[in-house]
Amino acid sequence: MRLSRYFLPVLKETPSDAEIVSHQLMLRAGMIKQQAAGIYSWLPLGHRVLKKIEQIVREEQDRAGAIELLMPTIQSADLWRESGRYDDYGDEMLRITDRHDRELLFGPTNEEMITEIFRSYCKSYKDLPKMLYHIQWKFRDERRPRFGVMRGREFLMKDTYSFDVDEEAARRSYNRMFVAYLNTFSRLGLKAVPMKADTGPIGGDLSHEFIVLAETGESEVFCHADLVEMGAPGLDVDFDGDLQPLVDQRTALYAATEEMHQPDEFAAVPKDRQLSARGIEVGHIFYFGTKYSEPMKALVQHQDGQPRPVHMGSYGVGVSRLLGAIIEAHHDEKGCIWPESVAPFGVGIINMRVGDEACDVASEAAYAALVEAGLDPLYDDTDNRAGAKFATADLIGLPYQIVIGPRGLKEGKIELKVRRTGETHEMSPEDAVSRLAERAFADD
RNA sequence: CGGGGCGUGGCGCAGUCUGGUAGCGCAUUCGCUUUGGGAGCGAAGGGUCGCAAGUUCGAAUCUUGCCGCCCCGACCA
Repeated sequence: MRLSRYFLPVLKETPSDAEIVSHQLMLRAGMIKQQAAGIYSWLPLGHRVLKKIEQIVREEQDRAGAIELLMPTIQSADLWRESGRYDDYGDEMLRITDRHDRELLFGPTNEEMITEIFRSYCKSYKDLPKMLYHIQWKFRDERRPRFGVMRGREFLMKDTYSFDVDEEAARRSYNRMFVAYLNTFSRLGLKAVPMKADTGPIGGDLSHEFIVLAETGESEVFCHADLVEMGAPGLDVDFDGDLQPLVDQRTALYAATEEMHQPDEFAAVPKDRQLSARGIEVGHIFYFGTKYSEPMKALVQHQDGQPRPVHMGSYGVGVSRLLGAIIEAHHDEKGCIWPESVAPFGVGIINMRVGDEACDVASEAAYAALVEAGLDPLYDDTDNRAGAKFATADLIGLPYQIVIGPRGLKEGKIELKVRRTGETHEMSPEDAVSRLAERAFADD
């Protein structure tokens, strides 16, 4: 992409209504534009990152055996009356009537609808297990939206629903998502810690929140420090095998959010391993048994011929919130520092002197070569001054920058700058392209 | 939902207390000079001062009502 043809409205000054760094940087880097409280347009740069995150989430769901579908944003009130939640949900649910005065709502979540879909087609235990998911916009009319996309009213969520014959089988589905989430967040460059969460009226130990540690997190969390450094299981996990040991390894160590915190248990963690911090909830998984299948009559016939309600779980990832979380985890005073897996462009090319023939020729050649190599470059071919170009490149946080100027070109050299460390390496344009190409392919 | 704050060119702000022809910086457009970390000089364009009613000879400024947005707390992907 050529910057001169792109749509990248960067701001030099920080808008006054943004409090936390991720919100400030998203506005400054021209990623989002607020349209109302908690409602945002996704400008081209932000949209690119959002789609990359969405794709990684999708790939890991698929790998874990979940099946993608797509349900509508608008739902019928009648469906929610079946589960009893139409009245329970309260003011957070945006209620709408159509021209025929039919009662509709903008979906805050999809348990009812997926249960309705399941029961329409699945009648036998032989249809189980099943895991279905979609990635769709949700609306929750929050009392107080804040922090940009971290707590928007409209947000993009990946929600998976599992259907199993009994609790034991449901636990296996739960474990699949548990492991899939660890891998997902790891690919996104995040250290997410699973923490015991409130299971509500169902009880048991089958609910976890996945928390990214960050200063600006909304919740107070307590955990064993080893959990933060514990790597993800890895993409070669056999999801059909026994995942329980992987889960146990992580749930054995203390980790809890404020509402589940047990100070006496936490005290048993070695002093130098006790970590209390703030965190951002990026995922939440739970098993809820027959809470919806029973009232909504999602029954399957067992081997003995008796119909029984299926055991369900649901598993959510806040896709749009993840953008904020990633920036909170990866930034410096100059701007964003994207992990390569989600960077809006793979590399930036900075032509220091547009109009200078040597610079133009070298920049065009590098651009063509990087496009050819599949590195998705953003070529700054504008006639801005060097300082402004550097500032923009650092702000939008591409992992690499290739700097092409008259000074270096005299010796046939360009600079390859690594955004994360700030270090620069002089080399020939050809070397820069091949080095970048190797890195990119290694990453995939 | 309780408490606090803010709405003035695209962005950041001053002016409001004490009513009298709407200003600054950045950005934008044009010209010249510049050109390796957000350039300099000169010129130009752009604002129903959130909306409505009221007080007044006169309202960004005072009064009332409404709307919007932000922050702090209780709840949530």
